[in-house]
Amino acid sequence: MPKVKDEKKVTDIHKAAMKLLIQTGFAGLKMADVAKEANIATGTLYIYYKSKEALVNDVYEHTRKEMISVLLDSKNAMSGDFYKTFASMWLSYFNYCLRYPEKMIFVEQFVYSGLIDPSIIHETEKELKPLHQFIEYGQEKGIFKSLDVELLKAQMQGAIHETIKVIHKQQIQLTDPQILQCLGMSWDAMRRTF
Amino acid sequence: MPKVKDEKKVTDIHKAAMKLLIQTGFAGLKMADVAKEANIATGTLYIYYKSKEALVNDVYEHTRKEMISVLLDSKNAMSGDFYKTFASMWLSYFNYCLRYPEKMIFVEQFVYSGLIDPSIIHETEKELKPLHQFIEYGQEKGIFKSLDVELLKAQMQGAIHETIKVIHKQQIQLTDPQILQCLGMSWDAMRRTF
DNA sequence: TTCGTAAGTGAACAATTATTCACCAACTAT
DNA sequence: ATAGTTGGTGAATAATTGTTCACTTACGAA
Repeated sequence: MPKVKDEKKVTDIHKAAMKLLIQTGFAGLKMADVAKEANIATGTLYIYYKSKEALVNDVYEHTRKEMISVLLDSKNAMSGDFYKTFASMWLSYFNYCLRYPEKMIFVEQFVYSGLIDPSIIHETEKELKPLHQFIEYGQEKGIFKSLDVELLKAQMQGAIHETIKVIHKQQIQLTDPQILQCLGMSWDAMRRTF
Repeated sequence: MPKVKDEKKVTDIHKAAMKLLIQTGFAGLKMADVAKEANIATGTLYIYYKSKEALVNDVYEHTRKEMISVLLDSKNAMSGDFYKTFASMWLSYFNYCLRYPEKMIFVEQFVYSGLIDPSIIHETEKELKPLHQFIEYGQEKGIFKSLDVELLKAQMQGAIHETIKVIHKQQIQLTDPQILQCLGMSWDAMRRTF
């Protein structure tokens, strides 16, 4: 048997590519730079990936799945009280984005880059169905405002992402009470008013 | 006197560059493609701009100024009632983004691209001071929640941008009442609760 | 009408960068 | 031990693409 592929390298490559991707975007990404950042030779990249495109798609796919499972796992772990479930989802997603802002920024940019395979868009929608249903459930219960679920989702997700980006850009340090206030804003935005 | 530069060409170039920029980002933008999209020769671009970088920076600078003035002009036009002023600003910004989603998407991506001159970031902050003060005024009056103004701004701007992006991506057609409901969500998010 | 000037052109050139490849190194089964 | 197989290397190659330039065209002043 031969020398065997090193799984750690895949992680290193992902990390390196992500770091550079958010600085430069797909077209600005240089394979030589990825290799240098991951401490391997340029040619080695082509043992793990057929092309630059394949590399970036794998990074995207991997990150996308991770983000979706962060969102849904905390929903499944929690049951009973509607607000608690909402808060649990919101917080785990927010904290994940706070810990890995590069990942969030990368995924967000990639989604609107036009490089994405339409089948992946469809796949994402299917995987986010539970979130969609959760929001609809909140509407049926009269807790959330009645309007297109996409608009409610956009309100929540947009606010979270932009908040993380501001924090990341301006190097702000958030306290726990501040995080809860942000959660409160999302909740107030979506909550039905009388 | 010689043949004279055509002002319309500058607009054409901006339009073309913007369209391609949001598809590809700075590094993916090809001067030949911009020229083709603007129906001019590649070389002509270099009569109007010294380099690709200069072109993109001009597009950014132009668009940034336009967006800021949309935001602030409607604020200045309105006076008196706090909510009305807020609604007026919110609506004119939202409608502008709705009409020119490419511009909004481009500016948003460019801000986080790392290509931007730090002095421009500083300039933008200075120009957005009135908005900042408006929000602080709302806080002093006890209308808005008391937390870091950046977080309130992020909440509003993030939600607007994400909403526009969803609409643009999914080709949703918004009715006026739906737009007002989105405004309502921003207002509820920022409003102090008792 | 003619001349001078600057815009406009697009093929050629120069730089940049993805990908390949001839070679080396590590590992394992025999 | 060693032969055979696959990972790993980085300089060489092939593409791609920003920029230039020799030339043409349009315009306005004289």
